Amino acid sequence: MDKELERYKQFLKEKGLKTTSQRLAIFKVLASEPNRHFTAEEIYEKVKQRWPEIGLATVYRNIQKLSELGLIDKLNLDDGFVRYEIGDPDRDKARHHHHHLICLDCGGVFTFEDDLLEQLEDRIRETMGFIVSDHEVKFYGHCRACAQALTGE
Amino acid sequence: MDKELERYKQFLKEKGLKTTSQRLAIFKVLASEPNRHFTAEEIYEKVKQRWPEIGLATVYRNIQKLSELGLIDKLNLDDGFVRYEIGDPDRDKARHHHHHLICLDCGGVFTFEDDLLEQLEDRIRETMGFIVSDHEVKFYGHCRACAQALTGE
DNA sequence: GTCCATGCAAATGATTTGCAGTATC
DNA sequence: GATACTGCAAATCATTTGCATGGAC
Repeated sequence: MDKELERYKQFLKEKGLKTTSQRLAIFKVLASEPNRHFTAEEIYEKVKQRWPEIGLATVYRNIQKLSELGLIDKLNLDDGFVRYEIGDPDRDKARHHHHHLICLDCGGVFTFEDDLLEQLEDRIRETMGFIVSDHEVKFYGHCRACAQALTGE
Repeated sequence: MDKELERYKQFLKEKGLKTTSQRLAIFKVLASEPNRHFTAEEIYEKVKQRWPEIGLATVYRNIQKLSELGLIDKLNLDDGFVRYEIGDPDRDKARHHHHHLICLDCGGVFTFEDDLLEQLEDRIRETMGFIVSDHEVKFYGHCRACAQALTGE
């Protein structure tokens, strides 16, 4: 995470942006739990523990910037909130292979790495002339724990 | 489309819902352009041409019902609007193989049929114990026309 | 006649924005 | 010291909801 923090500061400098403590705090929250998918409000609550005077608008503004810089990814579960997770340092390659599994029972979000879609993208280019540059894949279903709880009863 | 309309009326009857003219008009708009992805506002405008006194709230309420009945599919392009398209009559099988290609240049939405993901879902079940029941796949990139316009210049 | 559905207006709620003060470079 | 950033409050805007009236069965 220290490495990521340095990378973040580097990015900021390159873009002529300032390294404020709020900005760093927000980044740290995201980086501290790489597998969690935070809501803007959740980030706000988390940052407020250390930084009680921070405003929600600041969180939103920084999330947006982080997203523009490509350091965090958006995830929309269609429940009215946009969620954010820290991106993989080796991101261009990583994001493409990173899918989300969403449990319909407990609401948990899991990630799954795979590159099978590459073939599909080739096929799309061949048949449709559509050049894929990115994708978003969500699988809905039942996670191991919930599936077992169901069959176990 | 007449077949679909009958099917819709049938659904309504089974659920004890009433076949109002507004309800039918909304359904017809969706069914008249199966490949188009309508915004609630767009449906509203379209229906208003024939039914000037209809209210936006009625459109929203019926879209929601249609969606519950499984007759239309939601599509979220993360631009602040939820879009809707009529579902395939043979839907359970169809939806699963229906992906969206979104052009980053012209904003067009295309569909692509494929069943490659079945393998991926088996793999997910084997390695994660996660049982997939549905998925949503979006590909972002450049459609044929826009890609050609770009290289042509 | 009973309920469900409609239309309108008001409410909701996540996100954005304006502005005056504040901190970073 | 200039400029970007922050916090607050107010504004936005798609979608939802309350309520009285109207229509389907």
